[in-house]
Amino acid sequence: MSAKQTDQTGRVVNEFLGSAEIFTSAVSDLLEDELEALSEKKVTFSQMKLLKMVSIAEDYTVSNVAQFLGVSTAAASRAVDRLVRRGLVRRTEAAADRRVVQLSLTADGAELLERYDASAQRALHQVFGALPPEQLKQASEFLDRLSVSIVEQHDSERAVCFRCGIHFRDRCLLRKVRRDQCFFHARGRETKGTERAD
Amino acid sequence: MSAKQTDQTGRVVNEFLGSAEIFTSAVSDLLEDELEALSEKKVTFSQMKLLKMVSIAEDYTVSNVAQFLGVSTAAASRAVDRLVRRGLVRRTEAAADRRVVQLSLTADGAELLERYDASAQRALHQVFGALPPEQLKQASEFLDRLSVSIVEQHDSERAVCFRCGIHFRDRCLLRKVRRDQCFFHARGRETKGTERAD
DNA sequence: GAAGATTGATTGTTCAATCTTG
DNA sequence: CAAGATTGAACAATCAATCTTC
Repeated sequence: MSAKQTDQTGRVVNEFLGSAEIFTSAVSDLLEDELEALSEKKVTFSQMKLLKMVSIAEDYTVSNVAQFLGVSTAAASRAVDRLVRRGLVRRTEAAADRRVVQLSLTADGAELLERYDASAQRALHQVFGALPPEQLKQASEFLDRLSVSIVEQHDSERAVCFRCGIHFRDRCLLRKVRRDQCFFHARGRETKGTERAD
Repeated sequence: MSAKQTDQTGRVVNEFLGSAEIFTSAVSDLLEDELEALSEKKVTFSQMKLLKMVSIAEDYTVSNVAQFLGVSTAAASRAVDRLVRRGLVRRTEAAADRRVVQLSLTADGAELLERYDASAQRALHQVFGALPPEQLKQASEFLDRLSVSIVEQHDSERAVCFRCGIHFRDRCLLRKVRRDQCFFHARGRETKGTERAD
């Protein structure tokens, strides 16, 4: 629109952001299709994220789900409720603090997640398998640098959590810049991967 | 979870997807904050996309909005309605075909969009301005190649539209692989940018 | 009858209020 | 009275049905 936007640098930046947006949405579409192909009964992508998260540890709570999924606790509570009703997730009162509800997968939930993971990995391998890992690593690092720089400059007072542990990533970027704001770090928990210090 | 996921290649792919997801969500957060800082009255990011799209041409319709935003026509119709009620968008019956409703910005809408664009560009320049354009171009091309490869391999029968013209991008990736499925191409319309043939 | 836009019913989201436990 | 989880009211998204125009 403005003169700035047609300016050379601005245009390149916008093209790049467009590429990134298109890419992530293409990946989402791909994975959602895998999900549909799997279709037990309608399971949504966000619900699968929830299952994945719950599978990581035995003591995750509704609040944790909200942080991870980036939704309100009200929404998280209802999302959990839906999965409980479908017999995929189990609620347990925490012994230590009876206010909190601990979540775990049922056998059905674990089995569904297992099958989804397998088919998702297969689909991703089909697309990315032929690429040289170094190229992917290089791209990861470039994007990570930018993300960190956004958080550092942006620096809004609000607590940001990248929810790195969910879905794709074992390490949390925020550990590098906000050790106190990363959910995983706050819990002092490592996920399944090996954490490489920066 | 499975053995495959802990495998070296799979891990690199997952880290990369995590980086991409984190990056796009960081950018979204950044821009949403610009939007809030601008706050006339609550305007959502998606509504701003709608304004931006309408600003591109004078004869966009409700169906076009739905395609662009990737939502149902019902949702698009209601989204338009909200903006009309706020005095940001105008509805006009098309002379040629009285079934269709043509959309345009009001003076208020144009002014709001202008201000948002300016502040967004400023914020983006702050983050990306120092980067060498070649690096951004290279990253764009890498992501684009992957996106195209996903669409090609995935190839689901459903009509995909990347909605490239919205928001960031002037060119549509899909022109390269699906000339008939790209909304912009289907309309034979170029947006504001110069279209560089591949 | 088909296509574009809108409306009704259902579902899922948020914010605010509530309830229980610490 | 603070913190975790849940529920009520309002709003937004979908699918299906409807209404108008081609």
